[in-house]
Amino acid sequence: MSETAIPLDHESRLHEDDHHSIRLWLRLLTCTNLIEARLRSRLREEFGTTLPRFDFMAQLQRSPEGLTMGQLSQRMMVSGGNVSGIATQLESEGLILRQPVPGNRRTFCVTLTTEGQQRFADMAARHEQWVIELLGNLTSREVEGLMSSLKRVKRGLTLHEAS
Amino acid sequence: MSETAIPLDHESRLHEDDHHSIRLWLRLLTCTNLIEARLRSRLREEFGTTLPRFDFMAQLQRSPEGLTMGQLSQRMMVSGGNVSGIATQLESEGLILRQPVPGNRRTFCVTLTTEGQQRFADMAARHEQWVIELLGNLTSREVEGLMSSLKRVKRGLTLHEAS
DNA sequence: TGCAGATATTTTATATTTAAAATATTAGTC
DNA sequence: GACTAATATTTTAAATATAAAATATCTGCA
Repeated sequence: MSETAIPLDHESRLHEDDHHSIRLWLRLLTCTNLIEARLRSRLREEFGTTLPRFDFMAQLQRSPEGLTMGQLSQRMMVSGGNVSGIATQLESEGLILRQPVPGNRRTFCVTLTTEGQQRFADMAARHEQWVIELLGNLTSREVEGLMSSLKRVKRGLTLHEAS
Repeated sequence: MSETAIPLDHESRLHEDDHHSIRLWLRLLTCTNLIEARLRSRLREEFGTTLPRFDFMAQLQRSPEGLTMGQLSQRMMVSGGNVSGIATQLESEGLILRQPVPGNRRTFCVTLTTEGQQRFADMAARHEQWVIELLGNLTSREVEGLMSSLKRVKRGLTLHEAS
């Protein structure tokens, strides 16, 4: 157990012969986890909120016409039960509305309240700064390269869907 | 609420003027989440286990000499308490050992049992297949590009550490 | 030695997350 | 219209996650 104090992570110390795809996946995971951890702690420190709550509000802000619970679940890529819980919280804090939809009594139309919009705008501005900071050492060439490669990753994944 | 049924996600429907860094971050997050979800459900279906448990065992397999709880926590990028809980489970199932270290009574040396090694080997083989499948539509040029750009992302993040 | 602070781990309390069951509503079909 | 299946959401139970407190041990230094 006489280890160095160098910070390690998912992809460190892989055996030589591990496959390229695995290494890419682990690096992707490491980067995402590191960024997520930073954003999470800053949201908590500065705004006393969490990443899922921020994400929930972000989705609504992008769809001023409102979203159903199912759409929110799909876009946030989390379970329906999860979205239900967050919605209950945000509603009780007056940040969102869950309104019945005329033609369909199963669904709700969820929107930001005026207060929710204001609150989100404050957070979003800081959030964008943080992200720019965290990814700031990339050249715009690199950003473009990453965007296009990741687009292909994403397309491959969504085509894969049925499996 | 008259929406199409096209699957959407974090980065879809962004306003035109959203910043490049934000878009890159959201795409990164989307890809990672999609892959994670696939791996999680397959691990559950085929092996009745979870991603954190798999990850825990993977770290041990890469360090046959054993790891301390702290090292595991650091490498898995989760809290110490979390690692404790998972270790208790895996130990009770006979997949890992928590052995005292001669010179230091605070730490434990955690290793895979023979059964744990076997169990992990089975899972790891399938896991690698899945990852190769999920990332398979990338050319090796693209994989290399992604690896090097993500390395720079990662380096930027770890330098950032102190903030 | 003795003690202050650092380190390693576990425990506790709370929050989040998922999968699955439960509930309610709608749509389609005969 | 009645029945079946599909859809939308919420609830429930179990697992997972964090932060903070508690416990135990070690290190360095006066």
